[in-house]
Amino acid sequence: MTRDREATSRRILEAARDLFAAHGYDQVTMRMIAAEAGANVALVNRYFGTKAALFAEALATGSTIESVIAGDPAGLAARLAHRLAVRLQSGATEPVTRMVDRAGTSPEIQAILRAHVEATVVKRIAAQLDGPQPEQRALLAATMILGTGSVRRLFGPGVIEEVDAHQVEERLREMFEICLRP
Amino acid sequence: MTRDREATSRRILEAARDLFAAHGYDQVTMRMIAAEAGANVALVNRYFGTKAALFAEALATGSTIESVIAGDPAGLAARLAHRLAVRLQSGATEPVTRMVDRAGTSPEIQAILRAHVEATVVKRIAAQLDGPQPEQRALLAATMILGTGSVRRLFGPGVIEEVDAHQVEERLREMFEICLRP
DNA sequence: AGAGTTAGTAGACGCTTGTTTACTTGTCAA
DNA sequence: TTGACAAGTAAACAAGCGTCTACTAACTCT
Repeated sequence: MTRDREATSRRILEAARDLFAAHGYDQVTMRMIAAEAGANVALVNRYFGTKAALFAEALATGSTIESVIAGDPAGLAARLAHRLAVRLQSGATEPVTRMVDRAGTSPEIQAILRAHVEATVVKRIAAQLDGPQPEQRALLAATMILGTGSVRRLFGPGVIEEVDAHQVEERLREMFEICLRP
Repeated sequence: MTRDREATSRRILEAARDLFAAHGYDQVTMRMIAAEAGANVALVNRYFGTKAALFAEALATGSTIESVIAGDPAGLAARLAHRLAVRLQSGATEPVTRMVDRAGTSPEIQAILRAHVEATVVKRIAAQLDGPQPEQRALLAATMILGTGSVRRLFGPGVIEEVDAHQVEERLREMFEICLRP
């Protein structure tokens, strides 16, 4: 057994991210995380403090939605629509997105989540928009993004047939155009 | 103390509905429900079996979304948009809707929830639609409905200023038109 | 009026949770 | 080589959970 604090805490963080994404905050126990990381339970608390703090750190590990939002504002609606269509069709989404979908209902977790969504989605989309009240329109876009997550969580991936995926994507794109336009 | 089984079990069911709506499935305990209803904890189990069964029954108590969906198909998008705009603006929504928003992440509860959303929202909207693949379009509408719930849960009611409410409503209506049209 | 049924109660059971404490063991500098 | 510090471990802690059992008391029917 090599004793490497950095490697161990990284394994713990990755295990937490994957498990939170797969099962949701409430369903994952500290012991599950420790087992998945091949570490002792006490280390999880030692390195990350509390379960909620660990959740917050796991949430902060690289999300790629930012790269979808960044880029030419003119193509923003199309990029978001594509992302959501893929999300509805296949199960292959990034862990952080699934974490948001499946996060728990406790006030503490809600606050962590709200801060994350506000900073990485709403603010960034709003920054791309011209015209009055960009935050309000960004919030409508967030409605669709979060709604896709809910539908996926409830009905599972593959709820949309592969054949119709591009049709759905086109519809989503038009909806995004409407909620983002000045 | 009057001994009235029917009245007591109704108080329990109402207490469960209100508490689940306010705090979410995981955050509500059987003891909280019993206290709110002014009944003994053992009665909750005796009358409803398990916590999950109680949740399912509470979910089944009258939802008014059905009345919003029912009616002239031509005005469906407008009615849904109005409902969602009100939901984003004020905190006054029906308990059942908030229950769906705040439900937990356990597989059992997810299944209960999925069945409810499918039966009361997706199927009913789909039944109003002409053209091919009505379920797919109804699912997109469900995306917006559930997304509104997520945004409201995260950012709280009143996230949309009263002044802009009708503007948001108009935008939502157009989005519904797009996802519902053949 | 008394027996039987049933609503309501108190308390405990068994289990799981997040977290902490006291201890052991490996690693590296002096 | 040895001593100190840090990484890792085992076990327990206290609290909370859903659920169940044994009991009390009120209402109903004959």
